[in-house]
Amino acid sequence: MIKITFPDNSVREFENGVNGIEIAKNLSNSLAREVVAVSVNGEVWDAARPINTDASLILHKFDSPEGKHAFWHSSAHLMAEALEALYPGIKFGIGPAIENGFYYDVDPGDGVVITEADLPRIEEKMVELGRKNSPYVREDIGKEEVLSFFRGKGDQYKIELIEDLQDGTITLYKQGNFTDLCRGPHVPDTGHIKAIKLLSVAGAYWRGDEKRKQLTRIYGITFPKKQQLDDYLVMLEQAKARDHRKLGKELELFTFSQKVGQGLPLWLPKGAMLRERLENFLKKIQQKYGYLPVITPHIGQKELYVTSGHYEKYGKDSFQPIHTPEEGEEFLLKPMNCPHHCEIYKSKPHSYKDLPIRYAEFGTVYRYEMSGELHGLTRVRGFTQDDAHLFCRPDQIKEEFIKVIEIIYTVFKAFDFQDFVAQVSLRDPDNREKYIGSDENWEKAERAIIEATEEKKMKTTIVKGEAAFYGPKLDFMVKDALGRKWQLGTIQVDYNLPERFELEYVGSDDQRHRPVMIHRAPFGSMERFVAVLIEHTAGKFPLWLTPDQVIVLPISEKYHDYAEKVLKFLNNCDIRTLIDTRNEKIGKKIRDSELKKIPYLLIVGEKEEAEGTVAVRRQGEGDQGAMKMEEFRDYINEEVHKQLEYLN
RNA sequence: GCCGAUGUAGCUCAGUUGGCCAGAGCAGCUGAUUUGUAAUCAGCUGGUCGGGGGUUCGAAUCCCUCCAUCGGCUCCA
Repeated sequence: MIKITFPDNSVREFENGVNGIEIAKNLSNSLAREVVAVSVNGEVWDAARPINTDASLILHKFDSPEGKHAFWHSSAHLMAEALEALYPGIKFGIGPAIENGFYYDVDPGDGVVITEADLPRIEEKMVELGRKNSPYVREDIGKEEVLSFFRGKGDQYKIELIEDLQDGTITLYKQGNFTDLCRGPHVPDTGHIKAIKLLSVAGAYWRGDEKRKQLTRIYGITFPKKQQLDDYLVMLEQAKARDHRKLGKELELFTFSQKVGQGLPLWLPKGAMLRERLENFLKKIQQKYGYLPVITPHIGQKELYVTSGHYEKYGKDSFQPIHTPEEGEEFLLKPMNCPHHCEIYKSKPHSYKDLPIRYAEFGTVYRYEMSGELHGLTRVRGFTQDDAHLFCRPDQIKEEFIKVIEIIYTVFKAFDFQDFVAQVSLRDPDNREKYIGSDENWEKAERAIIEATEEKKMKTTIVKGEAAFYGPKLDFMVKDALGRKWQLGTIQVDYNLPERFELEYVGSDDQRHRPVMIHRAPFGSMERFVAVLIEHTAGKFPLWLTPDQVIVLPISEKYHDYAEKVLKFLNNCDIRTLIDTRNEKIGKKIRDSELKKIPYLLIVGEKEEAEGTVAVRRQGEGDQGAMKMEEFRDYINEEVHKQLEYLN
């Protein structure tokens, strides 16, 4: 007998070799049907794997992360089985569970192409195989034996994977006619997988290496119940309706032109107004925090980027230099603002007493992004950073970091971004030669960042090896409507540029010292921020109210004078209005189609209203009741400035 | 850049065994209506069917090529 400890600390005895399903059955039959995996002493196992020692046990249903992982991983195997049945000789790469569903990378063989049109057929096969309730059987086998199995199949990808594994026993999982190299765990049998939807096919390089063969990646998602799948698909549809590319077009915020070029957004009037407001909002905050505005040109001499080191690193993968006709000069479109700002710093000597110096610029930069990578406003070739560079003493890093975090928090709070991830990126401790700057400085900077985040009580994920070559950084990521993560705010420490540009300040010791540079952008870029903002609010916030917000409508000729009074009053309140009098005596007749675009309608003279009041209707929402003119002014101001209040 | 898909009026889309002057709804314009907030009525305008080349008596439809968009991979100073 063995002792099993449950999450509530209760302990029960079972036969040696009992498995998770049997234990669940002991508790309830319905539970046993739903259990897809178990945690045994903290390790996730197959629910059907025998337990031979005393253990703590957690039963996982589909609704737990562990359960989903096992479920989707098993689904990947089921899809592989279906693929092998439909495409004899198909080779398999890897097929993991992902955040939403799973994929499998496959090589269908030369000349064979799997497209989205084939997905329904594969789905059907999966359903058919699923119905067989084939158990997922775990086997531990010696490495040589496994290798010979896959050699027999001719599956070079699996062979490569196995060869990289340590010697000893390797686990295989088998269900129906399909055997796969796999660590597990898996659901008990294929019958659990009832609702299946294959979503898309895409190319993916073997082992993520651009130089190696491109496999076909098939994405799918599955659920234990049909209803869950239907709900998921509805959710996907709704997310698509919030896509900033769709809303941006509908709301007339921005557009693209094939003639202008891909990845080069054109901001339409409403979009430009929105963007201006965002810029003013941030400028005000920055003023409070002691930033100084600067303006720099869109191009710079090649020499500038040779100095900064960017030419060497990115020169070939950038827009190529611009040549002047007579003097043979070479200029580059600026891919970042920092080198220009460094030269501003250098324009005069600095004392330690002057620091920190904070130069801010909404700087438009151009980067050559590979054509396949462009995406709406989130990934473009020309964009405007809400950039600033802080030049400070090493001992000021932490304090400056904290202040920038405060600014980013102010921005995120103003726009109600609560669901973000803050990632601290440090250098890879095993690979120090990749990074520039002394160990001492790195340690100081990394410590400063971590202390700053702790002081602000931030939840962060710390990732080693993700730092830029010139310094550690802190990034703020927000998800878009479809769950794709985008980096918005960023704060980066830089030891490289001060060195390369030989920036200096005179310290209290009368010696020359090197300042530390901090790059930061709370929005990230105006383009990306607007994109995420659109999706976050589903396009519904009043920052882009049209110039004409209100229509004033006298119910009859008798009220024309009254309507004119209302109009005058509103115009004095800086509320843009139109008047519709039907007979064009004092106003312009308004067509129905025009009318629909104006958010508010004020009806004056309805019989129940006394002099001085208006009946307010709001587009799409109906009656707001009767108000005095002053009340209406306050009402609309509150409405329009609901979010702008933050901005003022 | 790579793999796959897509590209018809401002927008959303019909239009496949190649065949008469290429269609609809919405938007726009004109007129009527005066009903007042999720679709009033009538008429009109609007398309090099992404660009170029080819096959054919004949191409939106088949082939080649380029461009752009979408889903991913890779990349992201």
